Amino acid sequence: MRRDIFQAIADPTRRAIILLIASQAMTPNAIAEHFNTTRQAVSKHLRILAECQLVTQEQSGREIYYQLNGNKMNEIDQWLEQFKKIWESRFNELDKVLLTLKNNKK
Amino acid sequence: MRRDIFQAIADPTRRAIILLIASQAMTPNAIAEHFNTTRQAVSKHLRILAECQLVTQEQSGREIYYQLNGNKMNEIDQWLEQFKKIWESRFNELDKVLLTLKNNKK
DNA sequence: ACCATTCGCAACCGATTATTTGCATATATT
DNA sequence: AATATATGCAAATAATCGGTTGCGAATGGT
Repeated sequence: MRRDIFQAIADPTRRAIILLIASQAMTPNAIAEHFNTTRQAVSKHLRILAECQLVTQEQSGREIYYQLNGNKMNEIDQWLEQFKKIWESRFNELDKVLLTLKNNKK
Repeated sequence: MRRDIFQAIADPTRRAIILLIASQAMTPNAIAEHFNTTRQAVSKHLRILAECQLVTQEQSGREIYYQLNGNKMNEIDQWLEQFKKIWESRFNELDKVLLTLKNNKK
């Protein structure tokens, strides 16, 4: 399965789950109580989040606590930085053009 | 169709298109030449990107130049910031616990 | 006027997704 | 030992997605 973090955060429920467990590790049942879906639906979302290593599991008796792997979120940051770099250099090109026009004026 | 920016960047081809036109506005044909897909496939991606206002069109004769709306990318940033805020406050809570333990030791 | 080019739109198809339902397993509680 | 709880796994289904094909409209070149 080609699952990456960008696909993981594409779903609004998964984004909500991420924000929810960012502050505190939670069990599937506890998470499901915050949404209008069944436990199984949440469980599947958690499996997807686990597949791309956004969450890790920690068993405690019969309960499984899901906690966020914050480092993984950096991958989004990295892509954004890549974009910003290109985006800003675009304005630099524009600056060059303006500079050329300015010089031609002289 | 409930299309948001997170769903837009979920597809790797669309992310590549974003990076491609970040530096320079391009026509669908020119964009398609960079990928192994047909023009129509690229056109569909562009339509999705346009639906969530990530790109704007500018017609010039029979050509349509697609240019990136960089401001829209901030929405990703905003969500990331929201997460980081929660994530870091989590460590602050941990700090409090550690501080309490420290004080109890005395 | 004629033809090539650029492009959007709609229909279709195969693959994937999200969700529900049902069942099995393991752990608590009584 | 019997029951309740927490969870994962598998099958079924409806929706969605990415891609292709075919078509028509608008524009530009000859």
